[in-house]
Amino acid sequence: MPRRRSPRLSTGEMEILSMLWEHGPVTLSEAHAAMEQKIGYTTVQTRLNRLVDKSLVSRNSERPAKYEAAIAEHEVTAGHLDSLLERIGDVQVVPLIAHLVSRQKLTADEIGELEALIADARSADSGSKRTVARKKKGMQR
Amino acid sequence: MPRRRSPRLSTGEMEILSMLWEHGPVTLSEAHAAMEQKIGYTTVQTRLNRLVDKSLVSRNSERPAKYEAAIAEHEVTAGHLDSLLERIGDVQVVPLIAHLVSRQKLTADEIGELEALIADARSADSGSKRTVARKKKGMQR
DNA sequence: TGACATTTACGACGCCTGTCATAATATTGG
DNA sequence: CCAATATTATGACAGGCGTCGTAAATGTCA
Repeated sequence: MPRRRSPRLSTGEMEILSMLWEHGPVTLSEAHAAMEQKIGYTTVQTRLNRLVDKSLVSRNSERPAKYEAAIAEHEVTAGHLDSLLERIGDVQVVPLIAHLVSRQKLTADEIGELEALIADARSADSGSKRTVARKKKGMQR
Repeated sequence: MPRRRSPRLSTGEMEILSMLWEHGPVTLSEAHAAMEQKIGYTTVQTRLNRLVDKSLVSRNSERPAKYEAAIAEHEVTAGHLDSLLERIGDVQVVPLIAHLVSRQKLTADEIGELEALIADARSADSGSKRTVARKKKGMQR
């Protein structure tokens, strides 16, 4: 029973996972190369193996063993977001999203997707238009 | 005052800060009470003091000293989001937002605000393509 | 003022994570 | 087959964090 709950990952673990998501299955030396000499060879090894211990990364039995992420990117991001929201509590989603979209330029495609998302949300919201408590507290300034 | 960049906080630190954001300045015993006996008194004390050491919480000199968050909620949430995006890369922002909006029901007002946000983003997107060039932030070594 | 209560200071312990060195083992070119 | 190289296994160490216990200082009240 794969009770894989989105785990909380450290930024270091995220760094490794990101690398694995970008470059597919890689050997240790490839992984090290992908990390761009930021950290030592055995450091990558250790981090990778610890992730294997946690079943977040798999390692096959080929001779130069290949490491591969065992958890999807969206699972992790969702997990992080969840933990963030849990901790913060009733955070205002809108300011958060505002921060997200202002942080970077979005492509027209992405904007289109977002519009679709909002449209969905609106249709799902059908009817419940009562109590819109004003709880904005100024995101900026 | 020194402009502090959004720091990376552990979930435990977030837990304390959340408590402080909710209940204003509190004494240690009030803080402990607010934590709902989940953890020991001195544990709260230690965690609070460590946050003070980091200048994320301030403690005044009243006799039963009062602790108060020294960093705003939006700074932290934005900071967390930023670090998350740094790790993941900017590409996945749409699924991320999808998760955000699906996670909780939005009010009609909020949906309206989001629409305005998207509209702004679209107008700001005057033909420029987001470059995925990621700057490497050389750690050590 | 002396005893009891509250508040604060210190210090300890264990786990996790980042960092790596070194040793052991397997692969491979000659 | 052997030595050089590549790969993998171990072990170490430090700093951060969550968890407290205990001691010291301070406040309170009869």
